Amino acid sequence: MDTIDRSILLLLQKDGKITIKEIAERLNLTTTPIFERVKKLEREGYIKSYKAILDRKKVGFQLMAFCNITLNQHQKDFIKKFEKDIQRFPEVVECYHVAGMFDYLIKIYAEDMERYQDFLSNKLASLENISKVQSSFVMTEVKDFSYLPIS
Amino acid sequence: MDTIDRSILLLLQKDGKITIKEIAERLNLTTTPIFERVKKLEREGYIKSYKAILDRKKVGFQLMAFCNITLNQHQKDFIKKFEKDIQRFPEVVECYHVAGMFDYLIKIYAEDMERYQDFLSNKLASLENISKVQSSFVMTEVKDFSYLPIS
DNA sequence: ATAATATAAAGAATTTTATTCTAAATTTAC
DNA sequence: GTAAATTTAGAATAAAATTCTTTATATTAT
Repeated sequence: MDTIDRSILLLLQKDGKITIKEIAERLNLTTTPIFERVKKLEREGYIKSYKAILDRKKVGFQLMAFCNITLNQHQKDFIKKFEKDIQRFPEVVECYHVAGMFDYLIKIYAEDMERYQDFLSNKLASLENISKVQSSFVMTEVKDFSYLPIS
Repeated sequence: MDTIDRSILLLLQKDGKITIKEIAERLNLTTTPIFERVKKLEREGYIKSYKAILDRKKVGFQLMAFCNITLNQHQKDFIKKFEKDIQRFPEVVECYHVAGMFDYLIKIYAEDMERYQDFLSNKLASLENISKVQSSFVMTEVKDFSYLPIS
């Protein structure tokens, strides 16, 4: 991992479709070294994957929300069970076990409020071991980088 | 937007590097219709961009945290000012204006705790208008899809 | 400091993929 | 049911990825 690799990563996370040729031109190299560096970065796991980033609203998810979840029981088995269950819900696009004022933070995508309510009432609430759920609805996405501030 | 388009989006958000040819094979079509559908989905904004997804820890960000932020003043000008300021910090990779128990939820990437503290004390705290900040540190990333549950 | 070695890059050649074009097929509207 | 519009197939072309060989650069040991 040197400066060139970092530059490559920076370019790729901004535009996953940038060509080897264009990276090469920007970094004043030929395609071969760039090609091999990219492959190495993929092989060694610096690049986990490539994805198309979709427009959430356009594909039908009008509603985005976060839930702060507090559990009743915190023993390992209960934790494992909860984590396994929560992953199954397609509405849950992210889930983090956190240290702070609550136990889990989850990000939810839903078509509309009705679907969100359905998720809360019929899916999330049906899990045992949940003590408290606190919802926050996203009004504005002020910043959504989805790329790391590599320098 | 028909079933074929949705299938294409599903494939592309799981693997942004999938070839037109392979999509075509999977959907029992030839490359031309797939090519044109993809271009249309890009043109019409269903696909916002393509990105390489990096391994956060491997590229040096050991620490991920969320902050719940409450403002003092909620008039439009204050809101705009805060949103403009918060976007400038490279540590802030996501920022949402939410309706709930607090005003903003931000996601932070930092090299380590020291850098995080530096962000909190010297950068975030220096903004006027902040009433309360509550940090949650991510211990485990239970789920991180970064793709939408298109059905 | 220099020679030997290892690593990285250049340049050309090849393979694969994306892109374009024309014609045929399918769907849609009336 | 027919005409128009849309979609797809198939072939041809252009561009990109990938491989290979040679050259240059950097690293290490002496």
